[in-house]
Amino acid sequence: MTNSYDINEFKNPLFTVDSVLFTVKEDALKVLLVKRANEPFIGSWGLPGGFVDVDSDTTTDVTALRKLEEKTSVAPQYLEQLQAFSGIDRDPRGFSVTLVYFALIAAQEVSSHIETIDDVQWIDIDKIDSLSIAFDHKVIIEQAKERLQQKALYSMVPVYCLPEYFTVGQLKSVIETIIGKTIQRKSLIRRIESADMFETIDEKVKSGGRLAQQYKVKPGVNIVNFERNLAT
Amino acid sequence: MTNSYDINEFKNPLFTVDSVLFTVKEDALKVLLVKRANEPFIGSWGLPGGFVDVDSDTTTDVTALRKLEEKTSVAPQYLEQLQAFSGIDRDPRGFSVTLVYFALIAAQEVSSHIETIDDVQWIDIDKIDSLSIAFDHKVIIEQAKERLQQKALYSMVPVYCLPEYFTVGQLKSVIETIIGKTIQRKSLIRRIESADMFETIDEKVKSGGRLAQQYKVKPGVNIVNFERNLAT
DNA sequence: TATAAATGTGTCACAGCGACACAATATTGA
DNA sequence: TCAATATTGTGTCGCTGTGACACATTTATA
Repeated sequence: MTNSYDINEFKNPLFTVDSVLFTVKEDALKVLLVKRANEPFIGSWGLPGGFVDVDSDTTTDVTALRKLEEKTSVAPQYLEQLQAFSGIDRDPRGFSVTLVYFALIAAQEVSSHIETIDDVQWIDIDKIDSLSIAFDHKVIIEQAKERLQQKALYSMVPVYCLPEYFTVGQLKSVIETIIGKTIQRKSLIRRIESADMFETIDEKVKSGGRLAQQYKVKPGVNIVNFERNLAT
Repeated sequence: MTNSYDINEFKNPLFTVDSVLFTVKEDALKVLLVKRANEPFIGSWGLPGGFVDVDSDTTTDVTALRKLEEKTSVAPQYLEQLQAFSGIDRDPRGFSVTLVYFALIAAQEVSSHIETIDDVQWIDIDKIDSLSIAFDHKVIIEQAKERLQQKALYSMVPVYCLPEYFTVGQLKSVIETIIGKTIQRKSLIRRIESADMFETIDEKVKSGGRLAQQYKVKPGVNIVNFERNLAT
C-alpha cells in the first residue's frame, strides 16, 4: 500500500530549513549569522539552519528551533514561517528549497553565550550589504526585515525583542529601531491598553526620570493585530 | 566541487507543491479539488499539486503553475505562497513537506474546461467539512481561506476572481462572498479611486438598473495594501 | 407612466492615530 | 535647598478613512 520506493525520490530537491533571528541591540536591528564550516560557501556568513532530521524532527518548526538552539543555546521568544525560497541556481548542488523562519529574541537572552564564540555573531542589518553572504541569504534577510517592519506597524510582535518585564519607553525604542521612524508614545500606550495582552507589574523601575511602569505579556495570549497601521 | 552524492539525501523529506485555487461562483467561495488517482488517499479529493520536476521547473512557483495548468488549462490570475506544511504523520510514506500556494482565478476562465471532466471540481468551501479530504488538506484549505479573508480586508486581491472588465457591484459582491459580511459600496468606491490601480472603461454595461461603470486593472501594476481594514 | 432595481453622490458621525502642550516624578548639580 | 533636566504619563485637538444612510440618477419593466 505505501510504496517505500518512489520514482521521484531520485530527483527530490535539496531541502533545508533556515532562520532569520532578529534582535534589537544598541539601538540597531541585528541578525544572527553563522560562519559556514562546510561547502558550499565555506567561510562566508550564512543563516543558521540545516537539514531536517526525519528521525527526530516532528515538523520543520522543530528543525528550525533545534538549529537555533544549537547556535544560541536558547529558544527564541517568537517564531513563524516566513517563506520558502527555491530555484535551480541558488545552490551549486542542484535544485534546492529553503524553508525560512523568522524569529525574535531579547538580546540579553543570548549575548553571554554568543560572546564566547566567534563563528556566531549578531550582524547589524545595515552592514549586511557590505558582507559576503552565502547563497541568496542576503535577499532572504531583506525580505524578513520587510516582514518584520510591516508587522511592527500593525501588531505587537516587537515585544519579543524585549525581556520579560519591559517599559513603554523600551518598547517604543525597539519599534522605532525596527521601522526606522519615530512613533508617538501616546499611540503606543493606547495600543498597549486596548490590546489586552499585557499585565502591569506593581514594581516600577528607574529610567533616568520618573519611575516607569513595567509590563509583561499575559501568559498564553495571542498576538493582537490592529486594524490600522502606524504612520508610514 | 559540487558533490553529486550527499549523505543527507537518503533521508530527504518528501517534498511536494500544492495549490489552493479559489474562485467565486454563484455567490459562493469555491476551491478547486482533484480526485486522487494514486495512493495514498486514492479516490479522495485533494489539492492540485505534485512533485517538482527538477529538470524543467526553475522554481517552485513554476511547479505550482504547471500543476494548476494541467488541471485547468489556464494560468491563475493571482498566485502567492501561502505556507509550508510538514510533519512526520501527514503522509504515510514518511516525513513530508508540502509547499502550498494560494491562487485566484475568474470562474469564467476555467468553467468550460472543468465541466467536461469529473475528477476536477469546484467545491463549495462550506461543503469541505462534510467531504473526505486527503492528507491534511482540510486544514490547509481552512488556513488559505483565512488568509484570503484577511487580504480582502486590506487589499484589492479579490479583483483577481473577476474577469478583465468588472463593475463596482461585481467586486462588492465578490468581496462580500469572501469575507461573509456586507460592505459599504461607498467605501469600496473610495478605495478604488484612491488605489490608483484601475482604469475606467468608456463603455458602460447593463446591470439590472442604471448602466454601470466598468474598470480594469492597470497593466503591470502592483496590488495596493491599505493602511486600514474594512469593518470586522 | 409609475415602479422597481441598481448605480452613483453627498454628508455626518465615529474611531484611532499624529501632534503637542502640560503635568508628574525621578535624578543631578550648584 | 532648589532649580534644571530628563523621562514618564495625561489631556485634547485635528485629520483621515470607514460606516451609515439619505437622496439623486439612470435603466428596465409592468
